This record gives sequence, C-alpha cells and structure tokens, in this order.
Amino acid sequence: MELGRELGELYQRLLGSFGHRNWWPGETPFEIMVGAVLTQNTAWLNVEKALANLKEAGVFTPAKMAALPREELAKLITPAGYYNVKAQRLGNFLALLAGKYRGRIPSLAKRPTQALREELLAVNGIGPETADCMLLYALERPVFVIDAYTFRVLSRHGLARAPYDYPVLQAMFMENLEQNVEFYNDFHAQLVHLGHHFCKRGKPLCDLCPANGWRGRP
DNA sequence: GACCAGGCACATC
DNA sequence: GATGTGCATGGT
Repeated sequence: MELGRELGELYQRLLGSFGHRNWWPGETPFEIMVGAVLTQNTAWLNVEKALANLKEAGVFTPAKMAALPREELAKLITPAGYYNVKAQRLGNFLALLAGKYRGRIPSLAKRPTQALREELLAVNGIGPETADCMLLYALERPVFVIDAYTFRVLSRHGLARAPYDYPVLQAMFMENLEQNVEFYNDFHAQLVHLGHHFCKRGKPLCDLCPANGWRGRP
C-alpha cells in the first residue's frame, strides 16, 4: 500500500467534505509571519484580537513594531497569551528582518528556501512549525507544515505512531506527495480543520476516520 | 472550574 | 538524548 496514494486520498476526502479552506487568514506576508509567532500553542481567535490591537495602535509595520518598547508590544499582544515570551520572540524576528533585510519582506523573500529556513530556525523563538508556516503561507514555498493536529489526525487514521517527530512526519508528506504550494497549503489547513472540529480526544471517530467506515478511498 | 489551544526554549537528570 | 516545566489568555 502506497503512502502517497493514501495521503492523497485522505486529502481528496477532506476537500470533498470541507471544500477549500482558503488559508492563511491574513492580508500580507508580514501579517502572516507575525500571526505564525502569535499562534504558538494558542487559539486563533486570541491571535486575531492581538493582531487587531497592533493595527488599531497604528504600529503594524516591521519598523514601528521593532521600535516599540518590549513592554508596550507585550501589552498590545496580551490577548494571544504568553505575551512576554512572544514579545521577545517577535522582537528577535524583527531584528533579523531589520538587520539583514532592512525591514523589507520582499528582500527576505528573495532568499532560497533552505537558506531562509535555516535563518528563521536560528531565531530564538522560531521553531520548525513557525518557520514552515512562514515559508509556506507567507512566502509560498513548497514546505509541508506539521503541527499537533497533523499528528493527532494521522495517528487516529493509523498513518503515524508516537512519538511526535516533526522531521519524520514532514518527510512522510514531502517524500510521498507532489511538492506543490497550493496543495500543501490546503492539505495542512484541512488537517487543522478536521483536528479542530472532529478528530478530538473524547469525541467519537468522525466518518473520515478508518475505524468508522473510511477505507482509504474518497 | 477544569481543560484546551495552529510551540518553543531551557533545566535537569 | 529523553523527559519535565514555564509561559498566559480566553473560549467551551
């Protein structure tokens, strides 16, 4: 049984059930990158409040955010939780952006994917998921994003086993599927949607789960 | 009032 | 190298 085919069929079934998810919510690459940090272990609804605060305060540009005292930045992003940690992490990212790219996302976007990924991972506070969200959703690079939902859904569908291992799971997707930005974008979004609404602990298996009727065909 | 949410870094063994 | 812990708000 071929993994790529199985994953592809899972995607088709998700697409058929939910339609295109149209991710990532956010109007600019910068907004998506900031959102990627703010959403770390945090419900998106709270991230939206923090983003709205930044916009209302008129500081939602790389230069203005970088110039903001750390406590003021923390105050604005309070609704997103872990606000002290995240203010520091955003500061670290903004420092990379300002220091190496003159605060310009288009300059940063000229870097090749792997080099950029390593630069992002070198920022304290940007781990693999945050970096890959930035690469896929803000910069449109064909990088598959793994997260807690991905692992949960795959486990429940018998396609992955503990322990949670980011590189292993990522390779599962990228070595068995076509490396395509639109596809990766929507597939990950579908997995989050499924995990969020149906594939939860304490919930019965949804009709997309193998144990509840799904046998690998859409 | 518990439990969870689109992680990550760091301490400790 | 594996395991545990701090960070924090807001919705269900």
